[in-house]
Amino acid sequence: MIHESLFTPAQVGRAGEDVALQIEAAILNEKIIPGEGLPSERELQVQFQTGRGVIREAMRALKQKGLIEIRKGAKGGAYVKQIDVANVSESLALFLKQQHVGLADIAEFRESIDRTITLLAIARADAAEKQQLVAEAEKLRECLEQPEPDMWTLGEIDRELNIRLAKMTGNPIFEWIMQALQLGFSSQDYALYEDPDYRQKTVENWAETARHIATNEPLRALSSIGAHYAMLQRCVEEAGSSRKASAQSETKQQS
Amino acid sequence: MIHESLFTPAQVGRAGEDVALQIEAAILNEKIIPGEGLPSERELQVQFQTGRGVIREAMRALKQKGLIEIRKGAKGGAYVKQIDVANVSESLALFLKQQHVGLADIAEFRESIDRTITLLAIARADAAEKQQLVAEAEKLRECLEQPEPDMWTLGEIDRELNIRLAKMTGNPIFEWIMQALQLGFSSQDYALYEDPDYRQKTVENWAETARHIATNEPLRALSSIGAHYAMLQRCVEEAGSSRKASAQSETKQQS
DNA sequence: CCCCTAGTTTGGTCCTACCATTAGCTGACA
DNA sequence: TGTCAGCTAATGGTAGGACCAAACTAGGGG
Repeated sequence: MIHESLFTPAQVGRAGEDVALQIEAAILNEKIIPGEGLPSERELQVQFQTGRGVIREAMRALKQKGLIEIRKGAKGGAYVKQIDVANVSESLALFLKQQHVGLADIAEFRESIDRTITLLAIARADAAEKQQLVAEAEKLRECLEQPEPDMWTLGEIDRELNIRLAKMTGNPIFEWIMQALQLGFSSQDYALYEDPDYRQKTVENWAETARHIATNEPLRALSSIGAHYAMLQRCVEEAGSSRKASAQSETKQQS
Repeated sequence: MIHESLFTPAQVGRAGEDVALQIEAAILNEKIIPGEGLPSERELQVQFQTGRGVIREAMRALKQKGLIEIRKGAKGGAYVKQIDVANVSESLALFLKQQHVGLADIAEFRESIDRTITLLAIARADAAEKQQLVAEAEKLRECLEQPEPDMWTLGEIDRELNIRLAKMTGNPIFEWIMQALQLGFSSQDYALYEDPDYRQKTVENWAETARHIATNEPLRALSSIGAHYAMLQRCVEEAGSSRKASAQSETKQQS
């Protein structure tokens, strides 16, 4: 539990900020460990010598940052938690939405990340992991050949394939970046999956890429990835010109 | 100004979340344009049929997300603003801090991004931009040769060089990612700059890389970058083994 | 021994009052 | 007439109290 003198009374004017900063510092310096919790709001109110509203606003800010989780009822209160990568993703997605980022720029960035990840995965992952990747890519193909291909399941497996490949680099940052990208642009991805031509080619491309990774052929793997993104670009251009104008304007409005 | 019926009364239980979500949706759908503002807290209190504390907590959350900025006094209130990339950076930095990410992983990621950016910059930037890059790298070298090299200025120019190079890709995402990385790991970067050997070699490496970019020699440029990160890795290893233990433990504690 | 109810803790909401800051206006003075 | 000090109103920031709802705890009854 928390020692009594961990926090000092808040200053006037920016009391809310002050409280939030003090608690945040305590968390980041590991004065408070993830898992167990802060005093109750009424107790903090006394420690900081401030009103309860100030404490509540600080808590809301910390919760928004992903630093704490709040539970109601007895034994409730604020509990320090591990920040989830979803917080970063949400922040990133919000930013990209408001900046009107085009799909082309996003695709280019994803392609560059994919290439790097693929090379690292080939160099570092062991044979078993590579075989698992091939197996999952095959599962994706089987899933498509079902009489009623479930769009959501397809997207989910595609997502898992990307994450699995990123994990194989051995560097967690790539996995996180990939998760952030997936979460941030899931809407666009799903929209593309509506196109049956894109579906078919993507699935086959995944199987091909996985095979080349498993057989340690980096150049062929990169070639597959390049083909995939070239195909994606064609689909985007087609969608932008031929599809109904409402979808286009909506994309413009939201991205 | 805001239409009267934009918001609907908040539900009980999670009124704060509800209010925040409604306003966030209004902002993202561009029902409210960046630059001009929401009604006052007391007005929103009426529109949402809720207490003022709820409104304030929602505002705090939106402010934390970077969606609004709050001004005091008459004509004050919440004004919608363009999300700054610094918000994403802060979120990312917080996450990486709590995950105990090692410098080696970060460096590897940065190296991969640097390579991609360099290739794109060589392919797309015009000669004038490349010449400016060379000039700025020269400025960095001059700055180092001063009798009293200002550490902060050096770091600042280094940062600007990275941003400038990222801009030259023509894809804003690379610029943002670079900014996020810079802001997120500035502390580690500055610590490395304390080493005079690292300083010297980094500055020379920048000049070399810029020259190769200006003369459109991608392979040589990549080679320079590779050399830089190999050198960085040596410095990190040395610092980890020979430097005083307190710095090491502090790094462990904070990263 | 198990289940169910009452009590206690704690976050969630509402309200009211007051303070601090700021923009805009008003009026006196040069 | 122009300018600037001072006043006023609008608005966010803080304080404190009261009550509700949810959730854990313990004690009593089956």
